[in-house]
Amino acid sequence: MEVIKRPGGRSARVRDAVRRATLAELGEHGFRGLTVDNVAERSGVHKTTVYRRWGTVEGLVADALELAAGEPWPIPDTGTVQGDLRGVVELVRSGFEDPELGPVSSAFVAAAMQSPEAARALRAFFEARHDQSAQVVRRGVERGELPVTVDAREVIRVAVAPVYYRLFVAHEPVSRDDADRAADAALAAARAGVL
Amino acid sequence: MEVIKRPGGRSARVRDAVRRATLAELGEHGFRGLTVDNVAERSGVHKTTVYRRWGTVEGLVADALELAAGEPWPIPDTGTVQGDLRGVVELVRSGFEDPELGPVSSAFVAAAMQSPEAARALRAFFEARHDQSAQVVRRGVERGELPVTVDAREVIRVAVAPVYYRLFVAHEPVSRDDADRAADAALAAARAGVL
DNA sequence: CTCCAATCGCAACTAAGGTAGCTTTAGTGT
DNA sequence: ACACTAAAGCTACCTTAGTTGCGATTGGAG
Repeated sequence: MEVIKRPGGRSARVRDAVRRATLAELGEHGFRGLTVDNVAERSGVHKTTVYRRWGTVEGLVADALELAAGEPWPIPDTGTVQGDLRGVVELVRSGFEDPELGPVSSAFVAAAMQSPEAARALRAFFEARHDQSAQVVRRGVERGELPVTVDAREVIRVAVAPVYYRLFVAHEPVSRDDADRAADAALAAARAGVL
Repeated sequence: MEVIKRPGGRSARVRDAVRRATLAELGEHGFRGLTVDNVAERSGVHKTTVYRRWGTVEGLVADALELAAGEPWPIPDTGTVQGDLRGVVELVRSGFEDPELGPVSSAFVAAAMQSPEAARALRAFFEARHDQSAQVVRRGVERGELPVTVDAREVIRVAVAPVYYRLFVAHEPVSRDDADRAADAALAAARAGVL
């Protein structure tokens, strides 16, 4: 997405420093407390440079998001679709609850709501994640637990949606039970042939 | 939420003017383009006054949200739970697609992500709306279409969650079919006794 | 009707966000 | 090694967000 004509040296170092600084700042102060100045100072990169390459705080978050998208993601394997699906949803839920990861992940969602650039990055991120997670559904189909007609990615989406809805839209607390229920609901729908 | 010691007269007029101006600005420029200065100028109220009483743009949105929460909300009545539930979800979806209502509603969600005050207001808003919408589920139970054990509000939440997820988290387009599928999925889960 | 406190308007100010023009540094190709 | 140039650094500046202190209005109680 970003065109770098000199990938070799300083530019790459600067980018790396800024990305790290962005993630660190997000972890400490959240998206609300993220400023270009702070990132510039923390990274040791001049603020004009940050403005030139990233433009806004949303740009910083969008770039950091690409970095985060590369991280590996564990896929549960409990032997049953229900167990796996619950695992996937619980992984999402607990991720946002984590004192270190939570603020960063929340920042991604918040930034995407204000900047089309961040929105694109986040969409790509979820597409990749859900493609991976859909594996648990496909395994369920192979085991004969689900009809072959199911849309695996749609099952994942419907399973995690209530968690995101509660966290970022309705701003209700999300318990582990809530997560399990959401997973079970998606599963029931899939079994019924709706998804 | 706001304590007004002089409810009659100027204070009330000022508040009303500011609320209207906020909604109008949101409709035209969205949440990103909302500034205290613009609202002040549009409403004819001095910017100092706006800062004193509302503090931030998020405060403005939170207050406008309380106004919007009073608006009546149609509840579908098609004769079947499926039809009603689909109607409820479609109402949500089309509301955000509406060129006039959409930006305002989206602004509420965006503001709530940045300000605890707006988050509280939005939460209360959804609680009220979903309480009303849950009526379609309760009717379904009375007709014997659903087990008596269902949590009516939870069915609504699970039904609408995918729409919100797509719109505000994954930033995917949401078709009418998507809305119907979400409603059907929640229904299947409810029938299976999961919700 | 009169007084008092709440609230608003006003102007001047501070701080922060963001930009512009120029200089300097350091990858990269010859 | 050398020259070329993309990209970073730096200073100075501009604009916008938000604050402060004070005087002017205005509801509302007696």
